[in-house]
Amino acid sequence: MLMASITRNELHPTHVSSIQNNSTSSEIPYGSYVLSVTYDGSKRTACLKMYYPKTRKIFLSHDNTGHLPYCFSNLSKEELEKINKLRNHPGFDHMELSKKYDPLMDKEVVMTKIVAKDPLAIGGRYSNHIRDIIPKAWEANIRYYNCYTYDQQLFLGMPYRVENGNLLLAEYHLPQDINSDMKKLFEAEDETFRNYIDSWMKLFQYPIPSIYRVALDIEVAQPVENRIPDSREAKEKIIAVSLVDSDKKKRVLLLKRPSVKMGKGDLSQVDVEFYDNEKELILEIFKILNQYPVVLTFNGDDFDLRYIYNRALNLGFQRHMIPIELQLRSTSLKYGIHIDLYKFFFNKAIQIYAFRKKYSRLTLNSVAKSILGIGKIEIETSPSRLTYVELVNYCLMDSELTFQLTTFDDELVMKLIIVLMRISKMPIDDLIRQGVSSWIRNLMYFEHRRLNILIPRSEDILHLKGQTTTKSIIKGKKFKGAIVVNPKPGVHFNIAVLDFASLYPSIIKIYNLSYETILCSHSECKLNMIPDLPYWVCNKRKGLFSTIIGSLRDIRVKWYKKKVKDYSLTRSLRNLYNVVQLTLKVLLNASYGVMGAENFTLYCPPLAEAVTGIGRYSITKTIEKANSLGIEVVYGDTDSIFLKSPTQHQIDELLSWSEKELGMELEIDKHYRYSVFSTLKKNYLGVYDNGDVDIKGLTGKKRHIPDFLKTAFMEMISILGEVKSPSDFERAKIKIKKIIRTCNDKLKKKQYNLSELALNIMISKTPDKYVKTTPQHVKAALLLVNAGYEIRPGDIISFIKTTNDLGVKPIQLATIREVDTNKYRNYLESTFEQVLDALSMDFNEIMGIQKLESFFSNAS
DNA sequence: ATCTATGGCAAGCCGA
DNA sequence: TCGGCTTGCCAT
Repeated sequence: MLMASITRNELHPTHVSSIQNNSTSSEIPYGSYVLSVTYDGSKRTACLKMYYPKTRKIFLSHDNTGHLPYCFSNLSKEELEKINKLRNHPGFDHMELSKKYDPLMDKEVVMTKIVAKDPLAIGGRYSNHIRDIIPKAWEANIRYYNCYTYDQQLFLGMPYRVENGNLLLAEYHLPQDINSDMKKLFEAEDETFRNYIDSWMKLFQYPIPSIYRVALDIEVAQPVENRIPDSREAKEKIIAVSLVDSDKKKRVLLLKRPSVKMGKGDLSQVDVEFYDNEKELILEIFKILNQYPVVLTFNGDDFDLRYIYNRALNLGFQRHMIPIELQLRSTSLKYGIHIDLYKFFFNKAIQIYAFRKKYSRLTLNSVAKSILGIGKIEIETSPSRLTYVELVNYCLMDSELTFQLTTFDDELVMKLIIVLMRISKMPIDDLIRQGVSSWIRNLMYFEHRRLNILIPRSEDILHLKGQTTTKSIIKGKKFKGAIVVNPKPGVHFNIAVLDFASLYPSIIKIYNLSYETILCSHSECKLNMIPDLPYWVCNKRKGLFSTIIGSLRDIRVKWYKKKVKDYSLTRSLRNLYNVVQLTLKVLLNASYGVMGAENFTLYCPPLAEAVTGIGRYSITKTIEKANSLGIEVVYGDTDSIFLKSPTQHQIDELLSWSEKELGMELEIDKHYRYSVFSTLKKNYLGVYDNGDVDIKGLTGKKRHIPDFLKTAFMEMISILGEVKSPSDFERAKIKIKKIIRTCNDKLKKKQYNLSELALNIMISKTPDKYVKTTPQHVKAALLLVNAGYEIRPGDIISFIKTTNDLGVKPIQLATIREVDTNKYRNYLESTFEQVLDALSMDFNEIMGIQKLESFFSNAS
């Protein structure tokens, strides 16, 4: 409905036509990429933002979404009667009957569509009327309309062209070699599956445009230090704005202030502009915001753009003059698109799967440092006290880093965003601000609509499929998860680690798992049981979820992952393939999780349970098989097993057994020269053949422990990396002893400074919200609050263990004299013991010998 | 108008 | 003093 109603004449850029000076045509040109669709619910209009790479402009189309209907499934005769009487209602236009497939019942249902004359009638008195006469049906489908691809199947992030006033997806054919690859790889699959493969490939292989964009950062006068300016009040002046764009143009706009000195330094790389008053400065910002299709910020939703908006209001601007729109939690632009990179990098799935947890703190500085390797300039005072030159450099650094976050690795982040748009069918604005569950929900809804399948309500799924039957090991969880094998403590040489290539998605594919196929309504299927669980799976119909996740998995594992390693391809092509591979990884890893999340609209507990259940079954069987082949399994977790000195033949046997018996691809993931296990699960260390060391779960690596411990621990690690054979251990052990001793010595002599001693723990709520207990970092945070600091959720509290009665003090308030050396010695002990144990070394013994030695050295 | 899941460890809090 | 519970961080 949305797209069909767009005609040539309606495609006019509205209030921004003046700034599109080089485009006289009002139609959307061939190859314009759809970046965003937003709906204004109250006005029943949609705003389409399309980007045309050639002119680097955005085209806006404000489109009437027309007569939004209500759809109800399976109304009774009486209800239909009542609706017929509605025909006299002034809001009523017409009624249509159509058919949809109900996946839960596996049958066709009749849909009743009621269309209102006046779109505004919906949500008003007319809708109340409908609710009154068909209360049951009212619940049916309202959620149906909240999706961005209503009715028309619009591909976000894809190029369109205009033909006869309609938007059409630009044609694109897969290259012949890819086509034949696909044919070869998937010839065993059925037609539906192959069709999915084909359409995914098209989505991923379409060209990805480079988007013209600017990064923006503002500085605000700061009368009180340690106090973050409030973007809601916007009381202080905006003193500087920095901009970095795709043309590498750097600009800094400065507010003239009488007391500020110019200062010294080189500014030849920057265009610096002075403004006599703030209003002019803000006008210039507005001009810029209307000039770029994409504006990047780091935390602009909450700060920069919000501040500019409110500041503008304070200075007497009218709302319609401001090219910014405030939402509750986000800030958008009237012309272009605002990407708040903070929100994107905040996304857990992105952090873990796309960036392998490279950054541990969510500040521009930390993210930039760990991803780009560049840090920010630290300033001692508030920006207000800087000279102009200092201010320019300081402010510019922020937007430069922000910009670079989207350019490193051949524009990895921008490409990631576009590929995600294409899979999830979501506009940028929402995509970067919402979590992975929304992405998957949207993707699933899109497929339902495309195939004319009724989107079920959560209540219906829950009612039909029921709750879980297994008990979790951890208290308070909903169902049983994965198996972790008890490790065999000690040092093991020659370890091969095998794992299943994306275990859970494989299970979803192979066992045909989907909310509609598990516990399906056919009695014949009840024999098709899932191992060790009281659930059966349909063998009459292919599950939608299963096909979608399965095809995505196969594409990633069988094609993209392989192509990334194909060095005959160009670097940029491999890079592109890597982007797709990463994107799929993010989605696939979340695919099982969402099914077990209450908030997910297709929440289906037995499904999630079946996935982990089959997972447990698979790894258990594999371990049994390994043992029967005479291989010793030293450890295993969820989808991996660690084998001690297996022969190539044994491995081959195991791999082919898995392929044949389980239908799953078991692979060699990595090989350790040796590994060190303690008695603890999820705690080990593995040394690769090249000497690199994998550290898993050990305390010495965790984010919150003091730096002095981390450094000492890493010293030990590098020594372990040098060990090549059992005989090397003796020398290594001596070196390790030395490390621990010197560390202890330095502790005693108080040679570490406060920042090396500080524990760094994130506070996840505001301090007053901790009611059940008051952990130490919260105690420290409260001291900070008393001292006038502002503490927000997500802040990292750095504190020292001290001898005062609280036991802690924040680093800002502590002195070296108060340090509780005993406590730190205990940390030293527990951190190292995890490894020492396995090396059959003893911490106290090391310390004991130390006493003797120092006795001798003192005596001599 | 949102926030994938469970398993496991260390440390500390706090009531019994 | 003990043990259950809370918190944060990590593995998969």
